[in-house]
Amino acid sequence: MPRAGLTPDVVVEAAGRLADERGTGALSLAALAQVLGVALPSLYKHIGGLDDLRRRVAVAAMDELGAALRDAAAGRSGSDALAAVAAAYRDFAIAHPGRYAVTQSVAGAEESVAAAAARAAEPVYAVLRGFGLSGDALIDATRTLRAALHGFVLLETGGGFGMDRPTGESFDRMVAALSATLAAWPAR
Amino acid sequence: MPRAGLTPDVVVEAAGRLADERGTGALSLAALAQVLGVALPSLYKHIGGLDDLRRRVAVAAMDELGAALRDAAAGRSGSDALAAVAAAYRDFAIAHPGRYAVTQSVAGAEESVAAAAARAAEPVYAVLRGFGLSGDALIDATRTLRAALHGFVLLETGGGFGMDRPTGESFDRMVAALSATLAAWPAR
DNA sequence: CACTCGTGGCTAACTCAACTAGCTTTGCGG
DNA sequence: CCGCAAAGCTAGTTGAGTTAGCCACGAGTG
Repeated sequence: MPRAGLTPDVVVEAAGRLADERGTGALSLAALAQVLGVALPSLYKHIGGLDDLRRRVAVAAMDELGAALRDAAAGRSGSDALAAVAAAYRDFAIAHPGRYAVTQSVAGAEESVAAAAARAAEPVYAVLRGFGLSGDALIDATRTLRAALHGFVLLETGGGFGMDRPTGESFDRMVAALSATLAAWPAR
Repeated sequence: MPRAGLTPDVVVEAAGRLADERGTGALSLAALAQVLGVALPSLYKHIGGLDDLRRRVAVAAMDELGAALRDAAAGRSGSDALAAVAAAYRDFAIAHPGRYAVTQSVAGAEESVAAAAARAAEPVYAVLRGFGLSGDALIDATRTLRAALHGFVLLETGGGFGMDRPTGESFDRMVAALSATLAAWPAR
């Protein structure tokens, strides 16, 4: 039997792909083992179990998302940066719906997950600092922006929007509105 | 053996309570049967299985939420109505975190679920019509508002907000900002 | 070049949840 | 009082996750 050459990273990556392609409900150790061409118990040499796997997928996804947001913000500022970050956020969620959904379903109480969430939120913070916000106003504005982005992509990918208006246009309008709101946010 | 007097409604209600109290991950037929003092297979006389149960819980929760929103909006208009509806939305999600989470995890493709979602969104629509919006602007504004509310309560109940600022204050600020944004929404 | 030993794979076996089949009994309507 | 639909049950199957413990690959060393 030739070795399959698995590592935790390989397993987590495959799990992310599986979640994206077949939905987060289909992310099982059984399906994952089959995709990797390996017997199910072999996975335990690389991960601690299903819960551990989901946590790792969530952490990896948040780090990827954070990197995409950082890249989008690079070299921009103000409403320009905001629009780029928002678009990158939505693009990531649409390109990786399974990974994104896993981040939502994993409890935030875990140390590694909370840290990853904080890292992913950093670029958002940075953009809003660029709007001249600080202190409580910065926290409130960041929460508002994160809530709007998170809620929008969840509703969109979950089919929560009825109506037949293209969601992309609604998203652009929302981002424009947020941009105006943040520019006029009551500072301090 | 005396009959337990179950009906689909009783079962769904108990499932909702179970989800609220022990988390959506603990919503299993096994746990539900135990709570109801009945053997597991007996549940199949009232529901079609776990998926069906989750769908019913989601529909019931959306209807309760919709009723709460309608009540909150009654007799108010403009930003007053918006604030009341937003508060009612968040109160519901905090009081019934399990039920709320189930609505999120159930696929929106199902007929009954989509219809319930539309019913729950109606009061939000009504409030925004009161802001003088219509057509695409109304759709965009409703999506924005729903996204913000949905995202906020999910992040809040999921522990997604770090920082130690009270989330209620951030919520109030967000709603105030949304109110201003909607009043100035580019009509048509 | 042989040996060895850590590691990554395996099979076997267990638990527990969901579901199905089919039996029993309750208790309401005639 | 009786019959029968419905509501409960026990028993048994399937399939996922998990644990235990065995074995073979292959890298590093003498």
